[in-house]
Amino acid sequence: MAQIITGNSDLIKQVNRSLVLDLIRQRGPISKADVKQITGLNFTTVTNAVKDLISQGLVQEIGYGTSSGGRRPMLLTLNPEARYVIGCHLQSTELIVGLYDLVGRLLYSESHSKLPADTPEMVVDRIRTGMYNLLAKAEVDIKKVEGMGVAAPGPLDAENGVLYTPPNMLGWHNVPLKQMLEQATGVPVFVDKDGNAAAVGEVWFGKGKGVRNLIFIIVDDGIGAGIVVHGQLYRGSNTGAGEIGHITIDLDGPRCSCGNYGCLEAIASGFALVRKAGEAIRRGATSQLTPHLNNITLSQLLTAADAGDKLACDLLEECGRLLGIAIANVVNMYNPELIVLGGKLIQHSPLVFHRAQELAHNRAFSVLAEKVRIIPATLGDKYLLAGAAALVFTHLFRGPMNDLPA
Amino acid sequence: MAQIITGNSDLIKQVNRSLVLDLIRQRGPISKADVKQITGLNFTTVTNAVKDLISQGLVQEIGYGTSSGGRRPMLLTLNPEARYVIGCHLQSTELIVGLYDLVGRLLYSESHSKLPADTPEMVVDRIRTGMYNLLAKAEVDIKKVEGMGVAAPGPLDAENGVLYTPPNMLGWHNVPLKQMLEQATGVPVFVDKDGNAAAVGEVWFGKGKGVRNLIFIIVDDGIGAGIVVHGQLYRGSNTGAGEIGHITIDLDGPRCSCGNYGCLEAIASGFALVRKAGEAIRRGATSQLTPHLNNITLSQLLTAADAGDKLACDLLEECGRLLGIAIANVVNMYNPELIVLGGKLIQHSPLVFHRAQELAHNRAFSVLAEKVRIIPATLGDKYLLAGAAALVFTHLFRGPMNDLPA
DNA sequence: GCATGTTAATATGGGATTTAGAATAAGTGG
DNA sequence: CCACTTATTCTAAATCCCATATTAACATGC
Repeated sequence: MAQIITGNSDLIKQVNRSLVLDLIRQRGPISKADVKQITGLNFTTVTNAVKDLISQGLVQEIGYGTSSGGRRPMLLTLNPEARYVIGCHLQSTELIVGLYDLVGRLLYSESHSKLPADTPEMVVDRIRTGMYNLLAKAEVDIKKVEGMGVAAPGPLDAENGVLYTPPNMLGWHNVPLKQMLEQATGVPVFVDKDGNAAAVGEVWFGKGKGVRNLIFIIVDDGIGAGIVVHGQLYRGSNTGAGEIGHITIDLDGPRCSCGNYGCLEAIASGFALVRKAGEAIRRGATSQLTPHLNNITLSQLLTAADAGDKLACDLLEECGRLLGIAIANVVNMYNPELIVLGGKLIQHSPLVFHRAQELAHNRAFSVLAEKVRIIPATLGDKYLLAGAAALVFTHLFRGPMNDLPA
Repeated sequence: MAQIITGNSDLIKQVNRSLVLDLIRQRGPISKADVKQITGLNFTTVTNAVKDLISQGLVQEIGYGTSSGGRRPMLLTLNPEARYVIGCHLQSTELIVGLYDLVGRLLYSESHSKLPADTPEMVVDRIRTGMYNLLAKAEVDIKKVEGMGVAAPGPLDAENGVLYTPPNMLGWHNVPLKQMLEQATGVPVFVDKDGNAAAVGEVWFGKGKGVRNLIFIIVDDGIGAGIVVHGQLYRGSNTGAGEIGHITIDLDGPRCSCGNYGCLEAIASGFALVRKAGEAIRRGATSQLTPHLNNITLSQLLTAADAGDKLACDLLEECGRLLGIAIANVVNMYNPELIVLGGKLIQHSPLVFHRAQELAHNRAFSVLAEKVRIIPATLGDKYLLAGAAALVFTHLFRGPMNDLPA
């Protein structure tokens, strides 16, 4: 039994406070009368809850609304400046820190270059100074920072915020990032893998609002996913759910870095495309990538495709096809309402997206395929930074009973 | 927002009552003092809750325990005869009805033959009379029946208890089974697909006790699964989660009944094995199945394998291998703590199970493969009947906050 | 401009439940 | 027989919600 929650007046209070707070957050300017109407709570209860929330600074009265035949209602909204949230997107070569207000607006962000050889201590220090820079710029007191969310490359232990062996970070093994950052900054830190952050971000700020079953698939150098079921982030038993890069699509496919054969990541990821391009050229294919044969990059490949390079286009199309089949598998297993695709390959190549979408719809079990929507990520290039921030919002707004996005 | 739960004294009461009830259920004979200790509730609260539960007949005092240095504790248990539950396993050719007491013991069961051409009305009537037979035999008043759980073949709508188009049931389309049965019997009915029932049964009565993330895979004529995540049954957006029979394993595989190519069900199900056996014999393979060429059954194939028939053994081994690869995919996507395999192929062929187990462990992403346990079903041949009953137990024992199996 | 009705918000008293702490009951061990 | 421990019951106080009455502010029609 994870955590026994007993019923007492405190629980009631928490339940109702968070219910009211979340309603004010979601339904924008709203009167107490409407809150009473929607929740079914007694007016006195609503009044007391709102009084509490106002005294905590979370909610503010913004003036009277229009009358509908009687006394004008006092409208309530979230106070955007009541609390702030730090988002942090950690990659092997870049580090972005952003400051969000309570309604999820990005106020400032800073990008720091990062070398694979940088130590955890150096990175933590850079995040700390980045955070203080942002706070200074926005003139925000650190006391108003509700927490920091970190989107990091997996595999990791989300509960304890420990990075196991992030790719391309030399010497990083079992780094207790959460603990280090909390010590360095003094604010609560929530670490999760990038796929999960992206999923939560989409549910919180994007087209996933109100969606209870959603999967976010990141197609980048590698392939990973974040999964939301029953309106909550699903991490599996060891933060390993969503390793869709390593599902077998092709029984006789090439060997993958994980040791198996025919994994999705081995045939449809950014890395795989680059490898395939090199192989094709060596086999004699003509392509504008030929001069770069020994160090083709994904960006070059995408650029070549934009310019109509046949090899690049074929590779992307095939990538989309394989992705589509994998997505069909995901649909058959999870029967989600929404699948969101993100990552460099999706963002820069409509071809990949459309092919994947088409094949997923064709190949998934028809009843399920009809219902699922498959869309590209809606939060632009900072989707992982927003997702990192959303990790904190989830904790801030969740009560014992209201089931919230992720 | 699905259902707004507000906090009031009634919620408190429900939370604590169900917490105490569930504790008594799980920890067997237990004293109020221990309940207080474990839950952290006040003694008065525990006393009142227990008083309520006793007056409802759900809990009974069974005498004093041994002293540990002070007054002897009065021990509490569930009253097995307080309520009863009907389980019903519906298949195209057979119908089993069983009567379970509150602690999950099967008191009586009846098997009825069923023809594919039987109408829903006939089946409902047979279930009704079956139920009354059982109640008469056990001398149980129908008022004590908490509900009926039905494990049925998918696809179906579990919420409304509607069977869409169950295989091999002629003329069954959108049958509102829940509604029909509730009208016929007067007790609450919970319909779910067989995979889900099996999963819940395993969590409730089998090796899945206390497991929060589990997947039950049924390998029979077809292949399906039931999924438990966060300790709750996961049905997906349209009761379609767990259609693992239709995930693509082999890009260039044979056509499946669903219209795609290389689905697991098309290459590793009972139906597929029978088809493959016929094909192999026609191609000239020698086998003791040859005389039955035009109507080979799965049982014959399994018997042949037991007798050492090379073709049958090879087919089963290949089946296990393919299953193992599919299971590895499931592990990579769900990262469950436990995978349970059931169904005719698993129950009758250790070869299939062991091969599948081995390959799944070899092919899944290593971090996840190390943690997952893969075991055969533990509830014998009535696992689906038990699962059907468990569907009701879930409703009976779940409170607003205690997260229970399924 | 005033009476009437409507909507929003506040104030008051009552009820349900938990909690804390004292009191009681029933043991153990020396 | 006494000191100590454990289990249980009893009583009073606290907290929170709810129902109802009341006040406040506005719209509308005459």
